[in-house]
Amino acid sequence: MPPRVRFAPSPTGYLHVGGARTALFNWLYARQTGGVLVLRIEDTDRERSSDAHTQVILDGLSWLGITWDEGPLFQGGFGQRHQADALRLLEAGKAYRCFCTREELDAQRRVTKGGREAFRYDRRCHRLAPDEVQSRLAQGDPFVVRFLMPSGEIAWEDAVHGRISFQGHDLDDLVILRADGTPIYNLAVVSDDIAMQITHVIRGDDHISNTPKQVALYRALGAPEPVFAHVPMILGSDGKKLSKRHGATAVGDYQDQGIFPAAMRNFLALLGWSPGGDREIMSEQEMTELFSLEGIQRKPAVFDTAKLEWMNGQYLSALDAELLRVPVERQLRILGVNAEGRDLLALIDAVKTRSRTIVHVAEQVAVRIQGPGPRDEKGDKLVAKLGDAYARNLGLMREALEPLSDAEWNAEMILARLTATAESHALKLGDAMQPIRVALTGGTVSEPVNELLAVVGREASLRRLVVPAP
RNA sequence: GGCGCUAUCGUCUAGAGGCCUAGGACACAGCCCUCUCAAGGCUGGUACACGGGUUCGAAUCCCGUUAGCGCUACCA
Repeated sequence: MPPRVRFAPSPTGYLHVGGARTALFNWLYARQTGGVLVLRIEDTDRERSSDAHTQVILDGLSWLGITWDEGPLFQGGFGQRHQADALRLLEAGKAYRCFCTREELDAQRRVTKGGREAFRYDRRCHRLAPDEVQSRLAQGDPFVVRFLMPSGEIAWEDAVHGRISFQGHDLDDLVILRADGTPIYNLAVVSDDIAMQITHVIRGDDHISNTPKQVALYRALGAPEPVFAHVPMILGSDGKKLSKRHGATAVGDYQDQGIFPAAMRNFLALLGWSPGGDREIMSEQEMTELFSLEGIQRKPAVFDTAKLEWMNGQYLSALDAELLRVPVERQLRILGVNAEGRDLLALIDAVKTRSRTIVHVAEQVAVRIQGPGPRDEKGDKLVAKLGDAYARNLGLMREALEPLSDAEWNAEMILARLTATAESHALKLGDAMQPIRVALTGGTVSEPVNELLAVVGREASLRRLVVPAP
């Protein structure tokens, strides 16, 4: 029987590069083994889910060329099955009703807080006498359904980590059904994965601690357990979980920056997976042939934009100029350059091997069309100067900007940090920062300064400075 | 705090006991080429977290320490 895998994002945000990579691994595995990829949208958290987010995720996957065989299925549509499964557990004595209110639970948490034990529900409602349960039910008291976590070892053979083991008594009696009868994540996932006959669960490392709970649920429900493969997280350059502060994290951001889907796919595949040896640039077919769960890395990987751009350049150089024409034309329009009467294909051919993105190709084509042009001499000098300063001071800029929290990410703070860093290093960053300063303080951006911005703005993180995300 | 995961150049990684005075790629530095260029060529520096074992031999196996990360909801 061919494997059945699934990608199960929750539509509470954009398609994050980490999610995209998880989808990619599932896709590669399905393609390689002749299996089936199910796309399931986990929208049980109705507060945070939205149709718009679902669409963005679907678009992102399509852009990356990740196709699914079944779905998209919406978890919200399976509420009845989830409830039925919870009921089965309840009737089998493997789950129980809990009448504790949130306030009572909070109070219990406060008691154990500060102690050396973790908070675990004390099962007081499990000890309720049957007739008391009946009377509270008759009274109409709201209740949730809790899973009675079995004691003893719960272990599984993880396809990337090897054997992972937890003790049942370290795990809480998790709530599986809310007071309104809707399911909680862990139940919904297990119920769905069983119903959809998923054989391999390939997902992020952050789910490792959910897995023993889910394994216990599989056993209680009498269903065979799938193979679990937990892939490592993707981190920002500071070793922290990748977030907006690190620059672009949504797949759509890279689409906007002129990254090719094939390059993104190749890059993402290599983040946490290696075919062994020195292979790096791989076609879709090579990737699917070479892919294996054993080749997945155990440690988290840092997302390196510079390497992504380099890889994009490799794909760009190999692409036929004809395929580049439309996107380059679009980019030229944005730059306000008229390519009428020019042999655009020849121009693209001339610059594509030394470019990294479509944006870069268009910029170089623009220079060739306009020539050295009528720009003023002062501006030229500044451009040259900034080019050098840019490379040299990039590290310093990172140093200046990375400590900023999301809340501090505004023009004033950025400007203050840049200035302070320049001063603390006793370096003449002033010239290099001039265009940024002008842009940030809302001053008039003159023509030469626009050129400077184009140079500086090539670094994604800095582009966000001059063109703040809406 | 508890539980769990992880640990090779700055980064992505190769490496499954001797092939390792640790290889490749990105980045970086220098030189060359060059009307521009983040293209190309050459050269260079930088890594097995630490401490104990096991073994004739350990980056590779075991234990401990340290550090990082994840989870610890009627979120997913």
